[in-house]
Amino acid sequence: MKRKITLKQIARELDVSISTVSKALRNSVEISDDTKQKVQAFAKLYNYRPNNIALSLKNRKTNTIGIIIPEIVHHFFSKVIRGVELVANTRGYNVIVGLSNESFSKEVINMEMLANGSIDGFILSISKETLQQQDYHHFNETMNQGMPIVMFDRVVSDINCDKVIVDDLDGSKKAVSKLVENGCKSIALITTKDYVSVGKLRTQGYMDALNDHKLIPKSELILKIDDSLDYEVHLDALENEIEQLFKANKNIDGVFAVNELYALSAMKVARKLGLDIPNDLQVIGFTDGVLSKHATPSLTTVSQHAQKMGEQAANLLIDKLEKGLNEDEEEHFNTIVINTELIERASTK
Amino acid sequence: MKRKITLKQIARELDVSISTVSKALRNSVEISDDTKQKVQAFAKLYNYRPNNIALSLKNRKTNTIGIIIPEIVHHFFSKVIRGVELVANTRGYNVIVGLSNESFSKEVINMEMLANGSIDGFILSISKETLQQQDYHHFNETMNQGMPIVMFDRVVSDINCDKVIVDDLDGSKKAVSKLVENGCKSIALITTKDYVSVGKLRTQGYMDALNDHKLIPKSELILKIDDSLDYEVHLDALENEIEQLFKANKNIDGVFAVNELYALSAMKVARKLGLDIPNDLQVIGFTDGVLSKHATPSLTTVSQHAQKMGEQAANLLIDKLEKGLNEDEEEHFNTIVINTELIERASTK
DNA sequence: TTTTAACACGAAAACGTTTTCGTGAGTACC
DNA sequence: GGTACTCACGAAAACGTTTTCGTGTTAAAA
Repeated sequence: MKRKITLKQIARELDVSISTVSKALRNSVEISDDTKQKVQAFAKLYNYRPNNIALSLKNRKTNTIGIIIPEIVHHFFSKVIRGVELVANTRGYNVIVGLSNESFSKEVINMEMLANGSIDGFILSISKETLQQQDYHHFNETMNQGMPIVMFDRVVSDINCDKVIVDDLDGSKKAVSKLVENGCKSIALITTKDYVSVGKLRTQGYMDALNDHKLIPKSELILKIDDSLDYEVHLDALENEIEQLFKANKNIDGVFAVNELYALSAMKVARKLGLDIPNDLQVIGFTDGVLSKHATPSLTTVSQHAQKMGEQAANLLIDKLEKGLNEDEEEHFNTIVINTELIERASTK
Repeated sequence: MKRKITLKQIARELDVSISTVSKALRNSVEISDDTKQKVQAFAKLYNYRPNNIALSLKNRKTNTIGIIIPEIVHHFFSKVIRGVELVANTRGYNVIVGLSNESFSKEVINMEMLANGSIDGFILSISKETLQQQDYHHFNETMNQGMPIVMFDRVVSDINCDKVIVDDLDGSKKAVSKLVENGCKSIALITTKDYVSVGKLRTQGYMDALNDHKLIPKSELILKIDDSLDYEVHLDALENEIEQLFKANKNIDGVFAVNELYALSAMKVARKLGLDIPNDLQVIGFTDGVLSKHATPSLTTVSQHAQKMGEQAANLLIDKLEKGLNEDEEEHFNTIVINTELIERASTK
């Protein structure tokens, strides 16, 4: 087991100075062809590679970006990571992953760990707890130290940074409009509590679509789920709430759900109540997930293009990192809006 | 926008030496209480944190582990990552993620990028292409340079390193036995080509279970899918193959599939052919995925405990990293076998 | 008063690079 | 033969730490 070889060892071995080795390997004109050949051959033989850590220290640049997400076992987020990784890799960066697990303190700790030199910038989506507490000091502190942040999906307007978001409002409008155009008269909305910004926007889109079609939104058709409890576990509770909704409003003929699980649960409950999808009830979800595609019937959804979001976020960040920091120049922040797409499957007519 | 503060700056500001600052912050007895207080107060005020990169260089230890997986948009792998992250974080490590995308060259490049000082050790699952080519030089080279590797799930016996695997054989045996005990007489197997080790083992488990129950395996009941093409895209092709299988063997009353998608496709085809699940046909899959739980009918599966695999792998790696390398002592490699668990749902009686 | 010991701190090396600057040897020119 | 270059290379600094080993000052002991 031989340790990795260093410039110093090569230098000693060939009886030249470290500087000479370094220059020879970088093909400097300062070095004679003879020496270059000798050094390069030796380096190749011993499979020399510069130590990244030393380079990072010297260059004050790690070529690594940190991504912090609330949860990794989730199609949306893992697709975003894939996008980030793809771009990062082709542009010569590595990706460090941190999970906040929807917790404020874990988010803070994770960011602090990485902000101390390990990475050049952040890509992140805010945890639910942070959104609830509205405590954003860690973001601002990080940015004040000159470390750029790109937020995606879950963002807040209070913070000035680059952002990549989905056009939640328009996506929801498209979905609900589709239901209306397909003949639905009484469309239910299954959404989350308002502190999750995307939930709020999607609710707004639902409202707007109804208004556009001269339909009057009825509060009894809107079900706001408290998703602070892990709904993967409390599936029963979720289905129960939905069942109440259906039973209290027998005329429901359309459902728009702000995520995949809510939509699937709605379909499950409907089936249980003897409703036929899509004839008695049409359902649309909002998601990029895999469940929709393989559900029975397969679920019409608003696609978020998660991977594209990741790619854009990575490009935004790396562009900023490499822009060369012309001092004093007023910093400018971008917000990229990713268009949604309605993917029609079997749960709508 | 102030840069992060360093020891040098604190030293200059307080008119002491760098060494004094460093020692004061680490509460050394060499430093007077007066000075300590002064330094610590100042450091706290300016929120000083040691630079990780400098520490890594000095200590020749990055406290970062690299994880290389074939694909991140996959429940199994993202659950493993979650397990790794969990353990890594509580033990003071960060996690860098690399995706091989099932490609040999990407696997090699990714490993080389990380092996040059960025991380202390690897956790990885081998890409399909690598398994096919059986070219493992990059693993051996990495280990020769003193960087430990822990492989999980997809492993090969040719390589000497720590491993965490699922008891594929036993899991399959349990599943197929269950089908037999539930009255199935003619059990089909939907598996992959043999070069994926887990596919091979699961096939073996199927055979063993049949033999145990004095049933004779029939080759026409075994469908080996070529999964080199992305089955998420070529869903039709997959379903077609399965349909042929069913049509050629009308007596099939049980299916064991080595992954979730195959199982779901089998159910879909069966439904199309008018078979009732579980009365006419019982199906069991092998997976940790989310599809099984929400499928209709929900799918009985062999659970792999992916997160636990990640945790064990991380512990194995960190243990090795921190064991202190008593020279000459013969290195010992562990293989941890994770037990599977049969989760019974609605696709079996 | 001299020796010794404790105390409080600083200088410097080390981790592995890259890069700037200096310098000795050789060559060409006048 | 003296001056001016070019050529080929080395020394040293810098990135930010930690740690070992001095060292000067003061107080206690002889």
